[in-house]
Amino acid sequence: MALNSSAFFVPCHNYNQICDLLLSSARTRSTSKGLQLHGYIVKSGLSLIPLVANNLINFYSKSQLPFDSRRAFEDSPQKSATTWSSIISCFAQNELPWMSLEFLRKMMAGNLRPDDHVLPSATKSCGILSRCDIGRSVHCLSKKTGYDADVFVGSSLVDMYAKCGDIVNARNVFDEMPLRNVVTWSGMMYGYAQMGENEEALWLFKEALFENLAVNDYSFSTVLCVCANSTLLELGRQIQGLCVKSSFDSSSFVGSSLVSLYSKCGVLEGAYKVFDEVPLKNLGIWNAMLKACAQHSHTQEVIELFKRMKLSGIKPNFITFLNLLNACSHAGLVEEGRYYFDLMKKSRIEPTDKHYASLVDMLGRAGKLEEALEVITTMPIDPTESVWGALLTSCTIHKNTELAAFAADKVFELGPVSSGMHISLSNAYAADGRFEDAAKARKLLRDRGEKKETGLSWVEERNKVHTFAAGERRHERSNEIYEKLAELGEEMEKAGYVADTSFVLREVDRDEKNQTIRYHSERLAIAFGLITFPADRPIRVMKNLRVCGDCHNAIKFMSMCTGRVIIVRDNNRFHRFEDGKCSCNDYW
DNA sequence: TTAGGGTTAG
Repeated sequence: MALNSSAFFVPCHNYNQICDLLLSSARTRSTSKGLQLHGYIVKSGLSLIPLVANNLINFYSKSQLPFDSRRAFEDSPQKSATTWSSIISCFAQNELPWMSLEFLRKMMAGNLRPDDHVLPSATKSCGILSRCDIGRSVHCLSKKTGYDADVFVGSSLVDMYAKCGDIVNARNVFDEMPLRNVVTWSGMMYGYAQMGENEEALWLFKEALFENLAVNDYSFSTVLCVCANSTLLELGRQIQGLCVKSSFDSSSFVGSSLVSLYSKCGVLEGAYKVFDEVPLKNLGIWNAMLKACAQHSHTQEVIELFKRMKLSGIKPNFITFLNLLNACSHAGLVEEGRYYFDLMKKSRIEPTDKHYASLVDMLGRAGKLEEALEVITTMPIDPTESVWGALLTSCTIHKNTELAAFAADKVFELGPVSSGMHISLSNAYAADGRFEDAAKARKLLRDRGEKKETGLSWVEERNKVHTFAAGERRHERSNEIYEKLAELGEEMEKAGYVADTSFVLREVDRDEKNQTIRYHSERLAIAFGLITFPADRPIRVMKNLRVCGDCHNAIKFMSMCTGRVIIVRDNNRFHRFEDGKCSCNDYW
């Protein structure tokens, strides 16, 4: 008998066929057909057959109805290891990790030994919960039962340790496995990427290729993410070539990593091209593209993209709204930002501290300091360092020293703060005439043995990254770089550039303060680009800290005097300088 | 194949 849809309504006594139908209902997401089948199964007494009962559990699990799955489990007449395995995996896959572990306990209390199907699900649950301690017990259990040599069990353990941030144990399991596959390797790469150990992740990828492992979309999206985070554009492009060759470039996961790679490396056109070419776009790739446009001040495109995204039936999540809010805040679009914030709440997405920080940043930068403060005092969750920090930054921009000092007090009340924040705190107190507090803020930083992050800028040339710090002369082409800057400096002055040295006294960190403002790291990196790259190639510079106001002005003159496009990424967005103008419209 | 492990966007 053919398994067509009419078969659902025809009485059928072949339980193997019923099982097939349940499975196909789950696969095609035809929940209603599955429910009809369940009714028929109960009526005809087929639910007493263990195989049918197990299939029901699996059907509900795949249909994302874990509690119906549980009911089917309870109704099941004979609970074999397979039955337990089905329900434990159901909870692990349907966001009920605790229940999954509870059922593992129940299974063992009934003197049933967990097998090679149960252990990976239980391990996965520990990973979801970030509970390394429970994970270790499951690991021990795997060893005791001898299943630790199984490639599924081992891979799930690698992933669990990686998710818990225990990279040492992840690597130990990885090294001890007698047999590894692409899942094991991808999991290990992901672990390194999570910990920011980018070089290790890249090494592992290289080793995998060397071992002729058939890498896939999972491996590609992870390794491309590493390239994006290290702004390794050329390597990323080479890996993209491998994706194209193996047809994994059509995956939306690989696509979102590629969009992020191009965006983070300053090549917005590249991000657009990847985005347009991915046939089926998931939420991740829409968010990646929204973020790319927001970072590059393509605000109108952000708004248009969001409309297109909704038209294509994709539901926005909290990341989508964070991107929208950041885009509005970067461009000073207060009304639009407010609209998206309300829309988010209407969509029943709870704003996080990051959303509030973005809202405060948007209002504060636009000079609406009182409103920004009101947002903080009325928000339903506790304001974090980033929220008060956004107000503090805005107060500094608008020279409201009193409110800045108040915000600084609030940040201090929260306890230990990040190292970058100390300088802002100290500056805020100093500006308000509270010099003792200013000294205290700096002293706290010193006492904790922390140093402010050194300002660094870097440029990628072929497969090499050239890094510069303010005023240093360690680069092999330093003489030419400084000559270029001197020569360009004269041209810039003729064009009307006047150095604003007030930035040396304010907001610039100590390491850079000792250097003359002319030799901030980004200027060295740009000069290197000028003497190295062909005239038609944009100069892309990455910086770990914010660009100072004088450099921002100077780079505008640089772009005008040289006729070059200069793209600078500071710690959170891009500035594209062309013909003496910047894409941020001086609002940053 | 009645049941198991891994990825993107922040």
